Amino acid sequence: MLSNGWVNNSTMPERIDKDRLEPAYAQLAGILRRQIAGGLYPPGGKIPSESSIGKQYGLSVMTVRQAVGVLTEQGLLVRVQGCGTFVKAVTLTGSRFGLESIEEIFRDPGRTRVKVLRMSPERADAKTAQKLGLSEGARVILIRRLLLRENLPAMCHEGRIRCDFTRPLVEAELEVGPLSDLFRGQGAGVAKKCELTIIPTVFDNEEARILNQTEGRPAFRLEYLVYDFDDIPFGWGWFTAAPETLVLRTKLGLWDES
Amino acid sequence: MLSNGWVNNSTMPERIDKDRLEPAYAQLAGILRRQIAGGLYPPGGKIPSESSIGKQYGLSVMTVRQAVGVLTEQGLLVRVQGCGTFVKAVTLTGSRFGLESIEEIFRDPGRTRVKVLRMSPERADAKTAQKLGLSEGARVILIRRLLLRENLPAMCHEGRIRCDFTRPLVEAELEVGPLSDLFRGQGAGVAKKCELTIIPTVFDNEEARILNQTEGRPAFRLEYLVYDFDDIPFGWGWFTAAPETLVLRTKLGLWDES
DNA sequence: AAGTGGTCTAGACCACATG
DNA sequence: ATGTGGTCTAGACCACTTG
Repeated sequence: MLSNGWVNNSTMPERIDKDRLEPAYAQLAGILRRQIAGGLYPPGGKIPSESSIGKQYGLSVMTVRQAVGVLTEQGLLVRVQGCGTFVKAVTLTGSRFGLESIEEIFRDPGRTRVKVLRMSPERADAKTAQKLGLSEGARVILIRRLLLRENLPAMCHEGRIRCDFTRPLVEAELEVGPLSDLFRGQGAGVAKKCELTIIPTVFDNEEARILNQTEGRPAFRLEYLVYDFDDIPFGWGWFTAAPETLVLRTKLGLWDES
Repeated sequence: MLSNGWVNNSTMPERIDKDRLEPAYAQLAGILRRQIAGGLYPPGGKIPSESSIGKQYGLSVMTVRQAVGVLTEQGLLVRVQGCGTFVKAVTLTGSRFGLESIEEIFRDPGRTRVKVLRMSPERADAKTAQKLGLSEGARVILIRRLLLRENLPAMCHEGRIRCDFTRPLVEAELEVGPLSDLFRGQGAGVAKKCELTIIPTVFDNEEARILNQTEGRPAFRLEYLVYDFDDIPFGWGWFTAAPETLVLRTKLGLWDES
């Protein structure tokens, strides 16, 4: 890396091509990303000020800010007011994990089936009462489902919902549709908010049988608690999935072209 | 909710107060959030166009865009070009999980200790060879560490790094510092990129002993593979933590004031 | 005091979707 | 054709950090 800003002596300093389809801010974000990857700005180092970048590339400050914002959202840069913008070192705690691996299950309803294994009224046990804000022994509805992808068992589900006939929620929730809506977000949505927790577990006897797995094998449990638009919890439960079904993987730092 | 835009007949329509410290875009984001929470714009519904919002509140389009951008990043809105901006239904797959719960372990070096249990040269087994791009039997260094918070065992670590004395990486990695740097990002950083995977597991005999846990109890394994600035993998390994240490929890949708 | 990022304006043109 | 979001400008002032 030379001090004049060239990545090496065989490449020209890049410019913004306003005739290209790619917007200027995206081009600039790519340039900055390559400069960081090339070592021009090392981790912990400061990049030039936004106004000077704007002058250098013939862009207005707002456009430069948009480019820097892209890299900041990706966790590559950190802005410090009054001080500058710095290249962020790769940190494990900067990582974010999503549920893309199971989103695929719900994308194409044709390839996915939901089989209701059980649906029955029940009395709330201590944990359900606490979760749903009910008194112990209150009426709830228990649902157990099996989710199949390409006719192969993928996840199983156990949930309990309020038994409150003043709302249409219960009726709707009994259907197969709302379950995939919770994942795809196609429908209007009955949930205002939701809390999600991922917990390590092992397949119990029944789960192993249903999912064609081995009892005692490590698995993920995805536990949820959903609230309606009156801020009242109306359902909780969990999905159980094998590690190859629910993949929690993420990439940090400077990977190619992303 | 009345059709004139009031949330109810006891509240005035909100305005932007430019004398307040809170920037206009943040105030507007809060207004829109409350309007959505109040049911003015239901899930799947369309909010007014950015230009009309700008006129209504006396703000320029760019400022409105910033407010809408905040709520879009939070997953509450979806922008569709040429079509409008819509209220997004709560979806489980829209969730993102972070490692904030273990970040705390590394925040204050005074309350955290790293104890090296073992550090020895080794020959790469098949998996290590594959991960680090070495041939089987190549020299690597095995490290086992115990991480303590407030003198209580919190996580254990097992890792293998390249034994390549042409780089200073190895020397640095042997120190205690770089480990917490990987979490805190304080130092300059030796990693260009990193791949992270969370896997469900159970404590084995040794982990249980070290962490004062029960053998066979479900736990998380946080596996990593780090690359240097030449895009060469130089280390891989994993951390093992109990579910109460590594908490994967997130909130979706309209929670109060966030 | 000077430099930095943070916010904001009042326009403009473009790409895209819909009727 | 109209309306939408997407991009962009050329300034401006503010809050903050540092020397």
